[in-house]
Amino acid sequence: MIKKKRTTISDVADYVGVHKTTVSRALNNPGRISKELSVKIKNAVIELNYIPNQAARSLHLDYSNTIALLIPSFVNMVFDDVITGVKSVTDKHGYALMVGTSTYSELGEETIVESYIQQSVDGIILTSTRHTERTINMLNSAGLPVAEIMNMSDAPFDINYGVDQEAAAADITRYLVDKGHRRIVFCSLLLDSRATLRKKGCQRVLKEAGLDASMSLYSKAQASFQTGAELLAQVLQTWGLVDAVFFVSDELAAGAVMECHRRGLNVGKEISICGFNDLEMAKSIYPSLSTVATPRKEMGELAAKGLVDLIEGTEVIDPIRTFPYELKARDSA
Amino acid sequence: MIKKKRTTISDVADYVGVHKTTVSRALNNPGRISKELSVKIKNAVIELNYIPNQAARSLHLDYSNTIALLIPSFVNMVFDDVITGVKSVTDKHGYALMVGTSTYSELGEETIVESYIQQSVDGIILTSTRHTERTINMLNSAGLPVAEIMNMSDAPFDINYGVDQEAAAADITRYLVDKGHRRIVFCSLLLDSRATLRKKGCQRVLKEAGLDASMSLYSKAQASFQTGAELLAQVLQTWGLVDAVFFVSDELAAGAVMECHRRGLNVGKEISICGFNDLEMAKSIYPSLSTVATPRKEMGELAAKGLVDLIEGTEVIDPIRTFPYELKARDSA
DNA sequence: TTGAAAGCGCTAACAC
DNA sequence: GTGTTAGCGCTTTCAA
Repeated sequence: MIKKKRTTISDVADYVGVHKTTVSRALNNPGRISKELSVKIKNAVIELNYIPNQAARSLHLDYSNTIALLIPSFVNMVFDDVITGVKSVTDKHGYALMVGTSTYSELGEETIVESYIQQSVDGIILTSTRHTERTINMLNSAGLPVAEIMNMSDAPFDINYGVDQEAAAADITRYLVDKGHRRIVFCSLLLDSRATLRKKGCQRVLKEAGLDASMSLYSKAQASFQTGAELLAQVLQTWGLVDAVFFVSDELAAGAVMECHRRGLNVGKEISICGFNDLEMAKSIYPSLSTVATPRKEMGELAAKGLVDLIEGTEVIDPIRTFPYELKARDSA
Repeated sequence: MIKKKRTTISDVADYVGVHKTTVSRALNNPGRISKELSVKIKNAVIELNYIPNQAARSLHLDYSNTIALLIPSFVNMVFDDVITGVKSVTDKHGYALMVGTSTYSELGEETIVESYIQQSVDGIILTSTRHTERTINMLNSAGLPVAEIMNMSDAPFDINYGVDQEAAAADITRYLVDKGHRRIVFCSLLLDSRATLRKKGCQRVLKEAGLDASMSLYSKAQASFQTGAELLAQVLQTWGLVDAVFFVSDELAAGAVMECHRRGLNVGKEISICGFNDLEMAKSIYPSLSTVATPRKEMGELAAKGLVDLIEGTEVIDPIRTFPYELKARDSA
């Protein structure tokens, strides 16, 4: 591929017969340019397909009007709402949004954080609170505001909006216990920080109730209906018909519900299933899924807004804040 | 937020007591630097948390080692596979991946394409084949390779890998007709280019079979279980118990299946439902969903690989190619 | 093996 | 209202 040279501001200037400064002003500061020249320049820009070189721009300006959002994976519907929330705010305030994935690894996060800092993003939103030492160092010395969302962090950066994952898991477990369930299984994917906290909350309540807290199962696969179905099959095979299964995510729970259909098990009567996150489909599957709703969109919005404020020099009130969750008692449990 | 100044290559040079040229070389071209100096410099880089400024770098080099992928929306599982495929290739070849959304609008696409060109990305993958004139102009004069995937384009750029959407929809409709279904409804979201083609394929087959091709319903909402459930309710209300419903996406179809459960309708016997795309959950819901599988991951991989080749000056064989789809006959229809 | 100088494209400070 | 100049941080000749 032969690289055609891009049109530069000088090309436009030459074409119109003015100095490049004038072109720059016509584009960024049109007040100070004569009407007719301004029009001439703008026509030339269109005619020559001039697109400013952002690298040159941010090199000079020392900002890029870009906010970065780092999520563990695109293949996880939980983060859809976060993206939606963040994007609505960045759009509104004229920031470009860059979304990247850590592939659920602290080293993956490190790589992307480095790449974001290299690109001079103005702020970063992380959806994890566990980082490598180098990630922390880079972020601290990069001189840009950092927000962490989803969980509460032990050592937050500038902004931290999270949900008490352990308490939420405890609450839904207690809901199961109060319903009279005794043999309750905890099912998870490989334990990331959030899953670990949920497990802790679940097991604490089980122990407090004098129940067996040792029934738990993990899958190395990714969050999917299929994985949920497989986990349910494994539960039944291992412990027989238990009273209830708490899955750390709605995809898994939904897949388990489907597997129950397949086996002719009446979900909500013969066996109770609950999930976590309250994804869109949770209320729509049959039977509807009991789960815990977390304000992911709001956390995304507020984190983005907070970063914009910090970038633009405004103070952020309450930058470290625990957000409420809501138990959604539906038909599956 | 007071912006701390980032460590620059000159800071590192001063710290070690050499010229910045030497630092640059130690980092990018270590062969030409004495061993001990090299070590000293690398230690200083770590100590000072030096992260190269990508803007300055690409300003000089005129490339950024970045490939951009544009999808309509993050809230659509169809593109998860595309992202996965693209990312595996960009990772492998040392390119950063930027993912952005057009929010299903040609103007949205235009905005993001402009922003990508501004950022000097080295190549762009589009998941749509309809663009504004300005988008086309910008891409043509930007001097970077462009790939379009998912559909076949009438006027492709450098690479185009797609599935014949119309033929695929025709095939699954024919499958329904051959099963003996007579009253078949087409349900879609607002018609983007792919939905339009699928509708065409569906209606063509219905007409050829002498059936009523006028039963179709559209929702302005987004692809979701909920929307699918609502559409099914509307279908039943409008036409009573029809024989089959073809949804343009699996999310909708899955939501419709759930709504049937809710109403005590036996899916696959009393009413047939099919979807499109073969999302992961299609085979896992109950009853399993009949649908059409498209090689989205493969198209993403090959498009990314093709761009890398073009960027690096290798030829791409067969850059315009129609990919096969596969009818997945399962239990829902 | 290392240093000096030039320049990538852009904008802001300073002339006129 | 418009042009001149300098410099953002980096890499790459060219010289030493």
